Amino acid sequence: MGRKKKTTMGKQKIEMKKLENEDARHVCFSKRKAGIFSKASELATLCGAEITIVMDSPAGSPYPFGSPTINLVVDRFLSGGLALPTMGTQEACRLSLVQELNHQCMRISNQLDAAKKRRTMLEDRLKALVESNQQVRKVENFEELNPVEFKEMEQFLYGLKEIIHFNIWKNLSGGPSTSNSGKM
Amino acid sequence: MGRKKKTTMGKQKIEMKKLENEDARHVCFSKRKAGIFSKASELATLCGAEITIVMDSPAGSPYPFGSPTINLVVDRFLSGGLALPTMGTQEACRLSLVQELNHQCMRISNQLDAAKKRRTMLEDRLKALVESNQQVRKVENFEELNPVEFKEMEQFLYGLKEIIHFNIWKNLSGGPSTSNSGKM
DNA sequence: TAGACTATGTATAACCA
DNA sequence: TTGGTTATACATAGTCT
Repeated sequence: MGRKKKTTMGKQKIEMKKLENEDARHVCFSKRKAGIFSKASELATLCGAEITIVMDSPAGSPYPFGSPTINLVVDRFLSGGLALPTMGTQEACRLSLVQELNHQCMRISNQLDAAKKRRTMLEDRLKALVESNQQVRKVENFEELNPVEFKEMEQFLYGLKEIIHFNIWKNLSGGPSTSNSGKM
Repeated sequence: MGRKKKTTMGKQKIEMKKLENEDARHVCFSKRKAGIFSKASELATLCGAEITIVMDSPAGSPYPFGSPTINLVVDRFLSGGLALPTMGTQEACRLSLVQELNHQCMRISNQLDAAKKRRTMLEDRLKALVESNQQVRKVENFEELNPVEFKEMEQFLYGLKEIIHFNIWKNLSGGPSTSNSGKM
């Protein structure tokens, strides 16, 4: 009826720079995060795309998102070795991880050469990793790590990182596009 | 001036289900992907958040996005062990990976207990992995993998996955929220 | 901290080049 | 495939609960 509407300012244009006010920053993150997750969900539905997102809030808390499943974030990391390259979202959605692996088993004969190379590389890297890890293990207390020993730990982590890096970006380096804001 | 404007239909509401037409699907993916990446970039700037996204196009091509750097997708996988939890985007942007590690070194004394547990766990898992890997290595030709041997390879991959899984989701399980559309 | 509200800014469906 | 246009649907900044 004749209910008087309260009128507010409505959306204003804002400058694209870091919000100085901490509360505003948190609110903005929370709202926009929801918006992006929503958009991502829509895109996954409309186009059958697989999407994984991880956001760190300004406070440092991680917020993961995955469609069709949140485990895709992890699954992709192994898919480099034994992928089912053109499998659509709908099918993947219906298959458990184990079933997917069985599926891959059936398709592997088409990827033998690449798989062999990757496997050898993984094994070599893993062995090198374990050797450096042996050195690190001599240190009993983390508190006592001196700069040199920390360097070893660093090397260990770098090695692990290389394995992961290898699995993720192998297929991406020749991919269609690479977006990032900021340095590589 | 009196220029007659061509009038189009403008944006129409669409039903939220998979687009049947393949061309429309590709166009939609391309445009919405750009939109989401743009939104993600804005969020990173406004809130100093760290964001990583990987999208698989309907055709199966991966499109990665990272802000402040695309390498964050990889970096997070190690950050579980030696994180710099509240470091903002702006600062991270200016630091190389090596500098970041040094930074972490300085802050590590605040995280000793958790770090020790994680390190032990990683080492145990890695050792178990290598043992199972030894078995796998007995197979000289990938072509000859029988179901049992493939099972071993599968175990090896699962083990690797667990390490990764552990690093990613350790902090998330108790985290503030977990979003996904579809099954876990 | 999380949910409404509303006016406005922005993304995007349809169409064309 | 990418880019431009228009009209509309949708997201969201500011504000109050």
